[in-house]
Amino acid sequence: MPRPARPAKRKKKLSDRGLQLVARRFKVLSEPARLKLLMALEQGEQHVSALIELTGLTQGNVSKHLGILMEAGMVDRRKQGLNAFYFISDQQILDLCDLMCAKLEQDFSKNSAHFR
Amino acid sequence: MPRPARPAKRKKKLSDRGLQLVARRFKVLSEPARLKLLMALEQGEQHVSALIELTGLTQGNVSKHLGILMEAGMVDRRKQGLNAFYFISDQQILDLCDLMCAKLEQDFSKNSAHFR
DNA sequence: CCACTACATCACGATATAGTAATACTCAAG
DNA sequence: CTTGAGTATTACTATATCGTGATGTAGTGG
Repeated sequence: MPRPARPAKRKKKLSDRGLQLVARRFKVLSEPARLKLLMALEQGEQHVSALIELTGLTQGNVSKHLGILMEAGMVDRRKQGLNAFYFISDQQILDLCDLMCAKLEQDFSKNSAHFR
Repeated sequence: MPRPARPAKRKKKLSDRGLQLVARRFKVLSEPARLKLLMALEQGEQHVSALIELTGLTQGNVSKHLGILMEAGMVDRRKQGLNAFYFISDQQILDLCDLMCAKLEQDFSKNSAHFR
């Protein structure tokens, strides 16, 4: 669809509904437990039991957070027998985390004991 | 379908404390009101009264959210007489929002394809 | 000094979400 | 069919935070 000729200097404005959707996505990433799960999945799919061990979270908690991540479209799963293998379905999520990490490192460059 | 692990590009690991800090930053961006404020500031500094009008939020609410944004280092302010002019102090924040918006649009078009 | 404006902060009720423990579901083996 | 393992879901409590209204504070003009 052709756009009307305009300076096009400013970026597209988001409606309130759009803002709400964006906020919701950020919210999904605003929990350490979910970030932990995403990081555990960063190197490939894992089944739930493995995630429980990798993260140290309880079973119910892991399941709940995986559900939230899945509803947000950030991870997906495949079932195989008794196991459920989860994997990151949207690699852009990792880019977001990287950007945020980069900013953090920048801010805490002197106090970088939290990074390795 | 599961995807293969990433090309082993990310070697940096976050400690629990680091995760907590990243999560906190995402949380700051997880409120529509704050995103609204950031968008209003995208075009340049604004004083509080202008932000109140631009966003439609109440005065106390605007002040509180600006405080949160400032504590997160995303905005800063300069005082001039009775007015307080706020401005975005970290342009990377806008990149984050853009990335998230891009993902939203992407998901939206993907989903709408399922609606025949 | 007084009053007014612009903004910040406090106190509070309402809502949302994390974590936990218990329970329910599902599949595979025997 | 029964059992048990692996996950999902539910019910619940505790905590956090939003939005609001009231109050506090700092500049400015009369």
